[in-house]
Amino acid sequence: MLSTSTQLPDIRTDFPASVLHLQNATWQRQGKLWSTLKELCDLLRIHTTSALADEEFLFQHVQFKTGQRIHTIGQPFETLYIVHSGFLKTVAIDEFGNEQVLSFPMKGDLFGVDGIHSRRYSSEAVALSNCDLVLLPFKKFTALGRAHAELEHAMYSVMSRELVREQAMVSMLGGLSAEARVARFLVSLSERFAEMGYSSKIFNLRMTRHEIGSYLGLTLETVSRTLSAFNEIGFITVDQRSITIRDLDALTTLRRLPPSTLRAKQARKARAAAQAAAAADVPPSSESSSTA
Amino acid sequence: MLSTSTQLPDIRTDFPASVLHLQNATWQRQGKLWSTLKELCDLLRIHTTSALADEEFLFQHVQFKTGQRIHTIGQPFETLYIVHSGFLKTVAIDEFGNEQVLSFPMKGDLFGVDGIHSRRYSSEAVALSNCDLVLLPFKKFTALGRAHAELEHAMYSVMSRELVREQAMVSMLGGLSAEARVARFLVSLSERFAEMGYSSKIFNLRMTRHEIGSYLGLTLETVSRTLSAFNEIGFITVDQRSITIRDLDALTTLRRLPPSTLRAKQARKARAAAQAAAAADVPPSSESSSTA
DNA sequence: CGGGTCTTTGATTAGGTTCAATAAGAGTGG
DNA sequence: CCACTCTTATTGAACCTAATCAAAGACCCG
Repeated sequence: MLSTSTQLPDIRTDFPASVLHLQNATWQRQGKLWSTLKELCDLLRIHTTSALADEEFLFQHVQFKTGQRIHTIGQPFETLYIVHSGFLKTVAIDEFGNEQVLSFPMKGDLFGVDGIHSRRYSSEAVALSNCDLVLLPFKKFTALGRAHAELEHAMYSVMSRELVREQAMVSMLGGLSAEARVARFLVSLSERFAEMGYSSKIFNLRMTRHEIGSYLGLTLETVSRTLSAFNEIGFITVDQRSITIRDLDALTTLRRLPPSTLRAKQARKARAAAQAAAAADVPPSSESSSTA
Repeated sequence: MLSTSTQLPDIRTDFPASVLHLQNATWQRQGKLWSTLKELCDLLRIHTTSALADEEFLFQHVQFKTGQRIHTIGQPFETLYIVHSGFLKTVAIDEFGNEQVLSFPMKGDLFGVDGIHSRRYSSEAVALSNCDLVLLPFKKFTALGRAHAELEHAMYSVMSRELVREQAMVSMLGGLSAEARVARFLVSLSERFAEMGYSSKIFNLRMTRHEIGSYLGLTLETVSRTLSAFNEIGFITVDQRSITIRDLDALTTLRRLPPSTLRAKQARKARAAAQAAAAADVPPSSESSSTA
């Protein structure tokens, strides 16, 4: 339902390089072809001043069909990607072929950032639906930062946001039960859909149980069972890929099942110790006595 | 409780609050006080050209004692930190007080990056030993990037590196057994110590079992037991905080115990599907036919 | 319609957590 | 300097969550 606009008839594009197949004139019917800087910033949810409106440069779009690989691990890095429409997954593959889903980029998300450091992508990105992506060559990216100081900050900000997201992921994997993970996953999907202007209550999963499991550090069976359980309790209604959120609050509230005693104790201690040691430290701007 | 000599009423510098207590004269004996840009780059393992040698600006150092908090969650962000010496931990605390260790920064590591996005730190950093940190005010950071194009790239690179590290963390938490996690942890510590010029074979852990467990998504008991087990087998010798690596190779090789069939199958499938769909896609620079 | 993929559900097992008790250090104050 | 306390570490036993193994039903696409 979400990807209707991306539906493209029988256009055969078997061009090798992602950039190359753009040359084909027939592609131009589907999807957007160019975006202005302003449009790009809006997409990325960056607050811009009017100063950028005059920027002439246009950013090229590329279309990918379901299942196509946008980039692979080890491939030389030269561009970042921003999702204009569609759904993808990024996957890490360790030294012996074990896949791990790292994220599910969708509208407004940036990916490819992991390639900057080593000049090669360290993950692979695959389209889960037909996708329309904006190309953001890294050269352009840095040049823009230099040209517009406010943009530079925005770029660091976007990268920082990614980092925070990853940290949240680590927290989740490290501390939450299977149920809590699946619940959070559903909630965040719901929020994401809302942001994009779709229904936050009724939506279709674009990924398989297996992919969800990989993302959450669970097996596909556990994911399936947990969804069924939520269905039983009435938190959601689930039928294959279609999800209806029935009790968002319950899902949001669902915390670790295996919790409390030790964790709470430790938390208290740690704070006390830190405070004692840091006797004369930075006055915490907030949260000074939240250990009640 | 904060009533000690924290308040230095009249010293109004433009230094961040955390530096204030440094004004205390007794502190000035220990540690370096200022670093040049060149020194900073070396510390961060950034390859620089000579062009930077003339940069006059000096970066201030700050010392923290064991247990002191460098920054807390929610505190307004204004500076990044680079570890010159010492050991720290960064911790996330979720909505109900559960702590999760995110990293153990040590010499050459950058932290505080998570504050850029929301302009507030989203994690807290605590010194695990006496530390000497270089302050890198974010303003300076961006200004430097604008002044030296090569530095700008380096900065994106450092942030990208952090992101890759987090991704590796997610992979580990998502896919590895307790034994494998502890093994990898030891190996990476070993490597890290080697980089810093210490012994890679014999070292002391700077963190508690509990902190290791939190970092690895395990309980402190499991960490302790696993170390004991490694000790039994002869992979390491462990006595309290002191570790001796006896069979690095065994530790490095130790992969998931619960592996193979499903994962392998899935991996094959995924690749096949992707390749089929992407029939004529970007020619992978490497790994084109690694699925044998 | 048939083969392949994806999903659901059940039975069983095992890895890791939880609870509990002891020991070993580290710091403190009399 | 030693007793006392607090934190940290080790180890055991019972329990439980989630993984594994297995099988059948649902969906999709050619």
